[in-house]
Amino acid sequence: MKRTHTCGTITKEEISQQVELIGWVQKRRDLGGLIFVDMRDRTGIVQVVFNPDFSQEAIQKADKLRSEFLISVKGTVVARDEKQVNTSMKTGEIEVQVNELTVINESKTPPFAIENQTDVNEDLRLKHRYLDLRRPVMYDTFKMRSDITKTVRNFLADEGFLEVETPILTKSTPEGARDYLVPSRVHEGEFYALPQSPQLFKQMLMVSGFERYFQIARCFRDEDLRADRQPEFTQIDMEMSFMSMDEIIELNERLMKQVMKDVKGIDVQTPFPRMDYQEAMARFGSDKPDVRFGLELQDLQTIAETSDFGVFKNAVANGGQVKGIAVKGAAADYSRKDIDALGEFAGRYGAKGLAWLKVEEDGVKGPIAKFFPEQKGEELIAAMQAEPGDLLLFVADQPAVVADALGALRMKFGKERNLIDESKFAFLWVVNWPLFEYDGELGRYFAAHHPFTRPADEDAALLDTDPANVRAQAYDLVLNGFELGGGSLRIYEREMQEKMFRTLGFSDEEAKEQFGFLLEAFEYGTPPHGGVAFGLDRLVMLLAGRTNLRDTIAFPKTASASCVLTDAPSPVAENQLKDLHVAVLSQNNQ
RNA sequence: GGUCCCGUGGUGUAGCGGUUAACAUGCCUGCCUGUCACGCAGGAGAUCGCGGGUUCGAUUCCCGUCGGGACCGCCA
Repeated sequence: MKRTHTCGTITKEEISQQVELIGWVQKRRDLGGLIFVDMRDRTGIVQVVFNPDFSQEAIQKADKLRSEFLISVKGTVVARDEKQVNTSMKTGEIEVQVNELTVINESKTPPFAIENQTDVNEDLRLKHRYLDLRRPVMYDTFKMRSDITKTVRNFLADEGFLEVETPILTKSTPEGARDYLVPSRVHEGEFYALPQSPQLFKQMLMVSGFERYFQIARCFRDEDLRADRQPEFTQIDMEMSFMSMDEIIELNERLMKQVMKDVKGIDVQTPFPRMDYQEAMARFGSDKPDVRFGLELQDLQTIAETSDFGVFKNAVANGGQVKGIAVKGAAADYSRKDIDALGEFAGRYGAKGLAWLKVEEDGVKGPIAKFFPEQKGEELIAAMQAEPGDLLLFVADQPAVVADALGALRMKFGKERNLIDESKFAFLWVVNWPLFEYDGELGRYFAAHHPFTRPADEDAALLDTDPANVRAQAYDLVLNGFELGGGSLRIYEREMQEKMFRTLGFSDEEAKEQFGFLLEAFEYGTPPHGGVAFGLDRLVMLLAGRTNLRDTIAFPKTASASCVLTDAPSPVAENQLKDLHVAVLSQNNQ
């Protein structure tokens, strides 16, 4: 099967040439004695013309053409008359006069039109994913994904990184996400886990002296899904020895700069800004702030303390916070009912209420305005950096609730009121993370990043006495409010790693059973090392301007983790289960 | 585990306690030599996701269930 050109790439240069094309019928316009067909391949669309003057036989065959038939044509490239030029088409200045048509394969009428602009339900698209992926916008996304990995591979190879594959069948570990398990046939009652990340293997490779490792690695986490979360996803995974945090960050900035240059043609400024975790939470109510717009959280502790408003005063007295956001010029746009809805929205994040005021020329108005008369009102307006016409929203609660609720409201307004410059790519490192989070319910500490993260040198002594205030040598890269990835320097001494496990509530026996191989490896001249992992799917999503991770994965899962194309997961034969020593407990007899 | 939204010809939507279930597009047939959202004329196509309940009567109201989506929890 041969073709001389591709559909989308024919130009005026080819005028009067004989060409052979292969493509799918995008559209047939039958004018009776004259038939136009738009032919599509992955490069684009070109109009071919059937006319009895060129070939009686070809136009007769063309009468039978329908959408998505695969055809090949031989013909002559000609310039269109000036009046017939289609300026909205890349190939709109030319067309192909067909003198030979071959139908390579017919097509049923597709369940939906193969067009960029589509409004069909996503499950129908997923059921016919092979057709959905024919849409040019989908092809472009996967082309971009491929371009990104190509740049990453080239860049890291040039930097002396070795691409190494790590196991997919591996060991289940405690903590972290739920594992996908694979029953062992050979070892009755035992299970492999699919990796949540190659974390321990890449550290082993550092022990091995590989110095610089990377992998485009598939990872699996059996947790509930979101628009930006899939059960299997891909990480750009790296680990390197003998490098400081600054050096690792600098290298990754150059990597991202190169990706942006190659894929988007954009020169991004390096170094990327860095922000402390505490500052991100305080100003933006998020550990992954979208810094493309303001609307920052304002701290009202001083005002709350001296306020007559019990809710504010008590919140601070009980160790909580009072913060607010001033939505510019929004006072007139939100009715009482709208604000009630905002309160409900804030409630999802644990806020017990959402106090509000509207700023007018002569002070604040609203249900709690009586607590902020004259001078107090002025102070509040000043603290909120507000002006007449603004809508003020306040949350008084524990710090985590204040941050979550106001952070979410900030993002909601950012989108709703078009405060975000969508053309911007705002990279940001979030640094100085806490090493631990305390779970009050379980009464124990959890690793904020993971248990292999190195504490800040100056905080190491606090591991025994005051874990909550130990900072980690960890860093997250944030792009436009999405966590692109994160990493850390690692612990490389057995003793410190054991201390870490103890702080996390592992007995020495448990630590040995789960991570003995790591502890042992650390006894053989382990180099200082650190690394990072980026979510490739999210990176593609952001660079391709999509809002949904499924559009960046060729064959994704639905929100309930099933594949509507293949119908996975599905029941298996009884003898398969028997081989695996597995029995299914039905819901009824559990 | 929880909250919310959606499910009606192939597709996208409208609709209503009693309808001939509407519209657009697609599909089929005929006409048409400069279309590109081609045009014109005609036609076919729907057990209103599934099960139960209320009712004289349910696509419509209620409950359940299945499927899809968004979010909270969860995601070291």
